[in-house]
Amino acid sequence: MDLVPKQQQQQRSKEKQEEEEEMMMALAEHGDRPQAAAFGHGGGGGGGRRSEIKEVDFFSTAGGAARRRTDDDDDGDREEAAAGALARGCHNTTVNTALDLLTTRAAAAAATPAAVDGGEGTASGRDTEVPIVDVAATAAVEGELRQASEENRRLRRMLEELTRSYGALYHQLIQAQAQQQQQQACSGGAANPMLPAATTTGVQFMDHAGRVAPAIAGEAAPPAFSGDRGDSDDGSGGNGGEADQNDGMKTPERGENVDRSPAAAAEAPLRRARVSVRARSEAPMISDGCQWRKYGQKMAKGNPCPRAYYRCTMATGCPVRKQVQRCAEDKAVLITTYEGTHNHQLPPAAAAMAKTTSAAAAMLLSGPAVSRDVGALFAGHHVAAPAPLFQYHHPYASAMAGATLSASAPFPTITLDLTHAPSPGAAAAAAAAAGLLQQRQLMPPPVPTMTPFPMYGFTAAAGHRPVPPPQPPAATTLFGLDGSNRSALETMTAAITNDPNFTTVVAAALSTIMAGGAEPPVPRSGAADAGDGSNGSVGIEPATAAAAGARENALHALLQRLHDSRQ
DNA sequence: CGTCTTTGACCCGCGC
DNA sequence: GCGCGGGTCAAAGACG
Repeated sequence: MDLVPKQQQQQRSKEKQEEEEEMMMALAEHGDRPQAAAFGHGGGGGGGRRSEIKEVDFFSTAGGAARRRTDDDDDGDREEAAAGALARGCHNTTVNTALDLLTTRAAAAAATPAAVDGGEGTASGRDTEVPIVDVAATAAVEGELRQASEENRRLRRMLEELTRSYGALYHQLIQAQAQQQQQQACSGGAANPMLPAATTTGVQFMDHAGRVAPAIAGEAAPPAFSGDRGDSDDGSGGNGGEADQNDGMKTPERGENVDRSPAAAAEAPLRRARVSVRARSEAPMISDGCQWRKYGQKMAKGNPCPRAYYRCTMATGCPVRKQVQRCAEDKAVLITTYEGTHNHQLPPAAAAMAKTTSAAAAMLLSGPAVSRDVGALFAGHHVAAPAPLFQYHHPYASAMAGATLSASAPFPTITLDLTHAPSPGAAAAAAAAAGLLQQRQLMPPPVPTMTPFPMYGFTAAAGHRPVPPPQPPAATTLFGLDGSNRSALETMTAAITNDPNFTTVVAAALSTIMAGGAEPPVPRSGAADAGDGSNGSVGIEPATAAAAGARENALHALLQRLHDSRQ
């Protein structure tokens, strides 16, 4: 209805891009930067107050960077990554533009030529560097190495601990299932209230009240972003027609045409799943590459900061909405909650964000602990998060660097917390991420009823493809992960590459897994460690950038090696 | 003039 | 049934 023509938007955005680049340079060292991509303005098309809105872009570049690396083996996403590169005016196919790795590595090469041999060669580079420095420098390096080994040991311990907890939880789950089956056998099939849905249909979502939420007839849109759905989303195809039935912004609870068929009932809660992103930002809104129009604002109870409601205006009738609110406890933290699925193609920057949230939604929609009841089963053992959230170590949630699932929210909600400092939380998350990979090697195959197979919801979110039947865990690809889980991995990588320290820690954890306890091949640069405690996603200092680039290279080399070893 | 934000009113679900 | 809170609508105003 009020959609601004796309060409006009692009032209407008191009003009702004130049202005913003200056601002980006100024803000870069804080990790906060306005949207640089051509679609990045919140508030949409032409309003006069747009210029007042300052957004922080956590996703377009970082996510793109993550993809650029992880997609080397991933045909499915290569086009999108390439499109992102083109959109950013970058034609280099080997470097991470978001992290300025071209300049980063060039700077590293200029500073210490021997230290840059590409990929995992940074360790050897260090070796060649040592003989030419003085004794003090050697001692410093030795100290760093000791520190690194110490941290490596710590990580290993954490990893083992996570492995044990996961095993214990898994064992409890199996026991609970066995009990349920016994009870069913005894009572002639009466369902165990503890595991009502997940054990009968694989995964079935229950909403906040524990009931199956109503559905919109014919509306097949899943809850997550659908950034990588270009294969089927042609605007009119895909869910275009179906999603249009959701026009008028009728929410399911408000909507007419309620379809209460079992199939619709099973799908309905998926639609209401939400992905919440917590990010530290002074900007009033994070830039995710989409265009949004504010349609409401409310004072939420228990929070002095108002909650703003936005809807996507990139296409008519796009049902996606988001809420933006500052955290009551920490007003520097911006909480953005997404709901719905775009019924249009997304620009690369938005697709990056979409991937992130899709992966998060995939986590929410897959895995054993989806139902709040199953979550409650876990809650007694792994509660670590403050109420009302309970946080447990869902394998993929662990990989999401602080992702939490909310059982008390009105809708199934996954929270991606990007506010955590690199350590020790990041180290724990990194160890957990490593734990994910290790678990998949060590843990027995899950029982079919609880298998985290790709759910129809997410699959549909990824492009409304035909719904594949549940697949056994043996159907694995990259890292032994299926498509949705691979998205989770990409998200993990995005989170990792946002922080050089995090990268190092994860690389160390990964190397530990692969080498069976060997020292990590990733050197810990004192300069980077000491000087880059902040978000190092963009615009970092040359020395730090060099270290970050080297670390990212090392990480990806590790990932590659792991990939190869899995094949 | 077109588009956006603001803001009070309204609708709906839920708990008591 | 009533009140509360979340979410949305839509008229009015602001802005370029």
